[in-house]
Parts: sequence; structure tokens; C-alpha cells
Amino acid sequence: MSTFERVEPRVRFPELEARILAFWREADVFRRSLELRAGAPEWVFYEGPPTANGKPGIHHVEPRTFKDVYPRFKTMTGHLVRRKAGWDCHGLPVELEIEKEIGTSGKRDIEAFGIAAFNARCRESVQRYVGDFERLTERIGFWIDLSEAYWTMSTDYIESVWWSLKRLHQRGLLVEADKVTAYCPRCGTALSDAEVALGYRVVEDPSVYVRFPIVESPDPSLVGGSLLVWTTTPWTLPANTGVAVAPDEPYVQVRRAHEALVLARSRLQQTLGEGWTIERTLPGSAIVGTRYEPPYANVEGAHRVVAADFVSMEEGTGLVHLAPAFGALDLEVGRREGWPVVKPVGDDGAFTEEGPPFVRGLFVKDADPKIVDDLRKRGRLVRAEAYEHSYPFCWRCATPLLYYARTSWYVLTTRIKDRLLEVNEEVNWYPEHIKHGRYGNWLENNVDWALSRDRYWGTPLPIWRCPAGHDTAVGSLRELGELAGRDLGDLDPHRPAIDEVRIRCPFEGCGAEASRLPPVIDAWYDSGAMPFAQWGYHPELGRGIEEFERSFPADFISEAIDQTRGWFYTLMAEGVLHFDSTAYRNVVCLGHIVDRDGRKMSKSLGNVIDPFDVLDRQGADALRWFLLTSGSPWSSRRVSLEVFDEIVRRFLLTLWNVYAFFVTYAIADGFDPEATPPPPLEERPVLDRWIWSELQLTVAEARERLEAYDATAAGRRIERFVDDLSNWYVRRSRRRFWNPGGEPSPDALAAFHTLHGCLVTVAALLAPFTPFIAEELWRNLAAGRSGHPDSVHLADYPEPDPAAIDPALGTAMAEVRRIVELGRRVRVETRIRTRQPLRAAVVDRPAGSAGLAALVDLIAEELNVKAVRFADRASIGRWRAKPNYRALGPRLGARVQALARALADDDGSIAGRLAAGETVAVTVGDGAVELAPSDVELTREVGVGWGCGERGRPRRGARPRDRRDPRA
RNA sequence: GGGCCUGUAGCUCAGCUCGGUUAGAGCGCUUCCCUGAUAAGGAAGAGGUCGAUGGUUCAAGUCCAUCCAGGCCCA
Repeated sequence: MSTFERVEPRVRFPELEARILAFWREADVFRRSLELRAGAPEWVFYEGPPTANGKPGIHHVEPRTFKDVYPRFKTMTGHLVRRKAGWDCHGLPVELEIEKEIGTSGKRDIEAFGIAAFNARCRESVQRYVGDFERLTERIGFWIDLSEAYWTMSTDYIESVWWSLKRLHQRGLLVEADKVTAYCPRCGTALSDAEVALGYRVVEDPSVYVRFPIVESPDPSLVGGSLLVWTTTPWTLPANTGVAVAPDEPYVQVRRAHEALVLARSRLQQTLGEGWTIERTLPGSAIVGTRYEPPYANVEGAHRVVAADFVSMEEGTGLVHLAPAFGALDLEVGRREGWPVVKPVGDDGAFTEEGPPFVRGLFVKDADPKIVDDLRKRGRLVRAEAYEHSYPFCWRCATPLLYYARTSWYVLTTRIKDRLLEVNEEVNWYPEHIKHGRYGNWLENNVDWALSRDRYWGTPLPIWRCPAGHDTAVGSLRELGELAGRDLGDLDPHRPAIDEVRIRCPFEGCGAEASRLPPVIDAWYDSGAMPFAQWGYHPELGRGIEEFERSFPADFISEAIDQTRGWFYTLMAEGVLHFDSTAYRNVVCLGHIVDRDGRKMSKSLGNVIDPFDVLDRQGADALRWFLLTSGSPWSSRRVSLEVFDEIVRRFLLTLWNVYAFFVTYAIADGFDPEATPPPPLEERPVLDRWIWSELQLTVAEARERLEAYDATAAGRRIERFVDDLSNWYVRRSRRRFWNPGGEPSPDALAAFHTLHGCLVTVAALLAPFTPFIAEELWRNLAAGRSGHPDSVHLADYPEPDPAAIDPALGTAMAEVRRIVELGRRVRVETRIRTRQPLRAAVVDRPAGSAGLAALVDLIAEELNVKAVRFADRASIGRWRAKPNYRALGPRLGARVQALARALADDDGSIAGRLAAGETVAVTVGDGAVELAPSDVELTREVGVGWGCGERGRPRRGARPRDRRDPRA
């Protein structure tokens, strides 16, 4: 009966991981890891809900790995870390997926299909994709409670969101306003700024210069001429109500033949070119008040020139066409001037009856050429050309967006901007520059949050309006039932059921029938509400209060960098709006995973790596280890399937080999860690004390780096330890494990205990990073022994033993390894194989320095020499000195270069005296410099008759070898 | 157009906070060694205008400025 299970030297990690997953399931380890910490201080983690739309890609594994490593670490250091999964269910992406499925295009089609049927499909789609995400989550070993996940489409969640919206409405922070927003005529909805930003493309649009004939002016000499107006959206000309000028810029009236035009002086050359005479120059303010004949007659009382501060002198003519329906600035000016909003375009983006007859029914962009033709025919066109610029398109359906005055609901986040900035100061960002860089800038430029969406699959805006215009915000189904006079407890709060609920307007003395306003809300609001809504938090219903208060704000969140404008913002905004607090204290902000050419992974490029390909081939540990330790987590990282092979070979197999080596010989020698007590550390051989000291340093650094949210540095330190363990400790100790048959000797016992202890500690160190292989090692080496729990994930994270740290030994061993490396090189260079024993190796170091004496056996064994001698310095070669720039630079300034030349010319006499510890005066230029030994770095040149390896700064130590009598 | 990040060997990346004169690692490639961890291990070699230019400095991969390229975010 063996103490340890035999270990297959050939390991298939995906199969191993399947076994571990089964163990975790059967032994219920995740739940027990929480129970173990019941009553411990909580460390709060929030899961940013993935949008359950589309299959998960490898870029979903990255945040999920970081969301796993820190909670696991914190659990192992004695915290209770509850982990509630979540799914983002609503939103346009889900709708578009269904539109594709059922072959609809646009809102009319959806309504014909039926909102009830459409939303049912959306719900099914979400559930289907959540299944894929759950499978991935489990497979990568991301421990999170999937059974208790919050779904943003659940009734409790929606009611919680309603509660928050009702409060905003009561506080006057949720308002309806006419604003110009980017609007997709195909999807039939306004887009958020973030969505708009997704779809900029460089396109060619017409650039037209149009005459606006002047009919009346404060300066009568202008009458008879025309304003020269520039636009790249001819289709907006039918909505023109005014022209803006820069009041302080000089404008000119120019003439050629019978034509007189007015434009900015600085734009003349580029727009009209040669052949025009300047008749007069006047400031923009002198043109203000001028009336003109609009390109298309529409309303009375407008069509004037006004002053504005946004008129550019970089392009155009300095005379800006204003169409309040189609531009934010235009609308602002129009309001100020009292102009009506001319809106000749319908929600579908086509001209209505209010447009000129020849474009009615045409999509606006298709109307451009017709309008240009019409202007030309009517003699209004001065010039038309193609103009290349970037223009936003719908990020989902590629329809050109229109800027469009529409009624929308807004959360007045500009009112809390200062508080957001304050609260941001309390947050630790990793990397730090995001705080005042990308994220801070975003907060500085805060605009009100356009919350409503004229769509179907989303949290319905809970506002009911009666014919008298009274708006009532409703906070729950119970409240809605009371207002409607019937029990609505079982109602699905989604459209269309909710649309059918009519209430009696509760306004004083009104009582008219009120119906819900049609919009749903931005899905980003849903996810930003998760700190409270995940618990169905609802003070009025007495629900989720304790859970929320216990877990707000979060200690830790982590997502990719694109969330600065997404979840990082909505989470914080809602934290401040509802609770006047940040929603999180530490954020790990990750870079993107890109393909081998540095391109973003996207379905359309076909460069997406399916995470299951990696998981089936190299396994979850390899994938996780790559994400955690390779490159910098905050910069984008290139991946290909091959990079994971390297992880397996370089790290996982190295560790596995050590593990398999240990188990093989432990079984062969009958080693049982419990049967024989470990020898006291001070009685173990120096190599054991060295690796044990390194282990303590590794433990200390891993803990420190993980506390600082730097899993990358922690992981790299562990990897270096494993390399030391494999390629130096085991390499040098191998023979100590060979005791076939007999009882292990005391030396073998020390080796077995040391290696066993290292492997058990490494398993615990690695548990948060590579939970599968860590568990495998633990299960075989530690579980059930010495009171260890049956899973590494129920263990405490290792603590360093400061008493075992021996810095001098570490330095000496590093020196020994360098000496050995040099010795091996000498053997190669002199072509004397290592299997050929030699009489001596001579090391050019003072004997006994840095504790080397204790380690000479290692050198001798490794190099296969009978003795290691330390050199009689004078006997070998001569000394050379180089300036120690760090010391001499500040003292000598430019003369340091002359000194360097002097030392280069030295025949060894100066350097020799310095090496002997003397202070030497060296002539440099016109003066002398006193050099102390510490002012130079000394190296050796070695004479003939020696095989020699040399290592330069900062550690001298030329290492010559005697080759005069090679045969021993 | 603006903000932030990135640019170091064929590939993936350290080093840049705090400047020090021969810029490192792993992988890949070539040659060789080892053969009781062997789908391992060791040594050597080739391979770099540290994105470009200018500046500060005795000294710049590192600091400053400008520019170029890529990414993300915002217009």
C-alpha cells in the first residue's frame, strides 16, 4: 500500500481537470469554502454581468480569470467572499439577434410580428446563451454561485430598478426633454453616446456651397448679394431656419461679374479661390440680423443671421446653416431665438409631407443628390464636391445615424458631477493612470444620461401619464396594482403586458385614466443597478435590505477597459445617485485580448479563438496562467493557440515533472511524511536550507503582490521558484532520493521532507491561479495528512516563516550558480566534456567569501572536478578598472570621459593598486583625480594556460580553470 | 479633431517609477553536450538604429518636446 497515488509521467491536463471538476462537484468544495469563512470579515465582490448575447469568446475568459483569482486569494486569507453570478439580459443586441432570426427589419416588422412573441424570443435567446456562459464558467474553474445568479430581466430585479427610478423622478432628476440625439432610423431608437462611438466610419458625403439671397440687412449695401453657406448634409436644408456667424471674425463681401457673396475673410481663398474682388470687409457682428430667402420655404419668422461661438474658421465659409431639428447646437440657438423646430423627416428617416415634394418618402441620405440637383437647377448652387469625413453609423445595423430632435428621458447626472469626481478619489484604480486619465476625463465631460429607448426588450420606463399630462412614477407591481385597482402580483413587468395596465391618475383632483409611456430604459442602467437590484432591494417592500447593506460598496470589481464608459461609470453613477457613495473601492481594469496581428477579435474578421478549443487542448490552467502572468494585464495582449503550448511546457510540465519525480521516489523508498518527523531545518543540508529560504521569500512576495492586486508579479515569482526547485534543487539533489529498497537515510529524509514541503506550499500558492493542478498536487501530497483539509481551496494561504529566510545563503547560491554556469561554458569552450573528471576548478574569488566555502561541493559535483580552489589573485592575469560612473559622474562631470580613457590605457598598474585597496591619483587632462577602490569596477584579464570564463559587472569573478593536467 | 495607452530580438514580453556607458528572459532557429525527470535538462551562436527626430545631461531604452504607427475611449 503506497502512501501516495502513483503519478502518470505523461499527463493530459484537460483530463486531469475533468477529474478535479468532478471532485469539486461531489465534495461540494465551493460551498464549503464559503461555509468555512462564515462569520469572517466580508470582502465584497461584484460580478459585472456579461451580456448573454452570442457565444462566449476567449476575451470573456480574461476578466473571469481575474474575477476568480482575487476572491480565491481573499478566501484563503480568511475572508468571506460571497460570489453571486449575474446576467445582463436586456438591450438592443438581444433584439437584433432575434430580428436576424425571424427576418424582420425595423420596428414596424416587430410590431407586426407581435411584441409578446418577440419578447418571448428574446427571453429564450438569453436563456440559451446563459447556458453557454455557465458551461464556460464552470470549465475554467471560475467559482461563482450560478444557482443564485441575478438576472436583470427578473421581476424582483426590475422592481428594484423601478424603485430607484421612482426616487429619481421624485427628486426631479429623471426628466423628459427635447434633445438632439443620434438616432437610428432603422432600429427606431436613439443611441447612447457610447453606442454612437462604436460606429464611426470614414465616408464621402456631398459638400455643397449654397447661395442664401439677402433680402434685408442692417447694412443695406449687402442686399442684392447672397450669403455663401456650406453644409455636408444637403438633406437638412429644407429644415433651415437660420445662419450663424462668428461675431468677432472679419467677413468680406466679394464680387465677380454680377455676383456678390458674403463669407469669412479667412475662408475666401480656400472656398472661392482667385478671380474675386473684395468690395468690403466687416465684422461678423455687422451681418447679424440680416434676413435671407431660405433654400426651401418652411416657416415664418425665422431665417435670420445670428451670432454664435461655435462657428469654425477651419472649414466651410464661416456662415453656418442652422436646422434646429438636426443639430444640438442648432436646437439651442433656435430655442434662444424662438424659432419653430421644422421637422420634415419622420421616425423612419424618410421625408414626410412637410418636405419638398420631390423628396417625399425618400430616405434622407438618398435625397441628398436630388436636393443638390434641385439647388443647381434653381441657381442656388455655387459649388458641389465630394467630402471625406467620419460619420457615425449604427453599430449594429450599419444604417447612417441621424442627429434628430426627439423627446427622451434623461437622468440629470450633470447635477452630481462634482460628487462623482469626489467619490472617484476614493477608488483605487489598477492601473493607476485610469483614475485621472481616461476615467477622470470621462467624468469631467459628464453629460446627462439619455435613459429612454424606444424599443421592446428592456426594463419598461415606469411612468404613467394621464391626458392632463400628470406623470406618475411607479415603484413596484404592488403599487401599480393599488393604482390599477387589481392584483398584479403575477404580472410579467415586460412589454406588452405592462403597456396594457391603465391606472387612475393619483394627482389631486384628477383621477383620469393614465397609461404607461412607451419607452424602455437603457440596459446599462440595469447593470449599474446590480449592487442593490441583485438582491431585489426594495425598502418599500421590505426586501433585500440586509443583503444590500452588508455588501455595499464592493471591495473589488474587474472588467476590461472598455467598461470605463460602461459599467464602471453606470455603477458609480447609480451609487452616487441613490446612495451618495462610490459603488466600489478597487478596480482592476484589463486590456483587451487581440489576435496574433494585434487586431481586435470579432466575428466579422473571423479571428475569434473559441475558448473551448484551448480548454480541450491545453486546459483551463494553461489558459488562466497565460492570462494572469503573460504580459501586462492592462495592456492588450496577442494570443494564438500556440502560446498556450508554451505555458504547458514551460510551467505546468516543469511543475508536473518535479511532482512526478517526488512521488515516484517517495513510493520507491516508502517515504511517509507523517511516519518520520521532518528533521529540524538547521540540521538539513545547505541545499535544503537554501530552497526553503527561497520558498519563504516566494510566499512573502506572492502575498504582498496579491494584496496589491498584482497577480502577474505574484505568479511570475512563483514560476521562478518552480524553476529553481526543478532546475537547481532537484537537479542537485537527485541522488539523495535514490535509496532503493532500504530505509531512507537521514539525508534522504531531509530531501524528501524538503521537497514535499515545497510542493505542498506551491500547491497552496498556486491555488488561486491554477486551481486544478494545485488541487491535484494537494490531494495526493497533503490532503488528510497533518490535519490538512481535503481540498487546497479549503486551506489557508501560506504564510512566510521569517526565521527560515537566509539572505546570505541566497546570495551565495546565486554566486555558485553563476560560477557553475561559467565552468560549464569553459568545459564547452575547451572541449573537455563534463563526464571527464578534472583535478581542480579555480575560482577567482576570495576563499570563504559570501559563504561560498559551504557550497564548494556543489560546484565540484556539478562540474565534475575533484577540488575547487580559490585563486591566488596575483597569479592570474592582470586587473582592469572601469569608472564607477554612478559615483564619479556627479563628482567629475565631463572629466569622467577623460578618466575612462586613461583607465582604458592603463597597463594594469593603476588597477592593480586599486585592487589591493589603495587610493591612487590619476592624471586626467590638466588635473589629478584621487581614485578610491569604490570609484571603479575591477575585472580581470587572464593569461595563457587557463580556460577562462568571465562575468563582468556588477559581480566580478573571472573564473579560470586549470587545464594543465586534464587527465586524472 | 481631443484624451488615454502601447511601440524593445523572427514571435510573446521584462527593463522605463528613481538616467550610469556591454539592453535581458522565454519561445523559435543553428551547433554541441547530457541520457537514473527524457513529450525533459545543460552550453554556445546568430538575431536589436530600444518606432522617428530634436532637446536636456559628463551620460538617455529610461527625462522633456514634436512627429509616425497601432489600440481603446470621446467628438
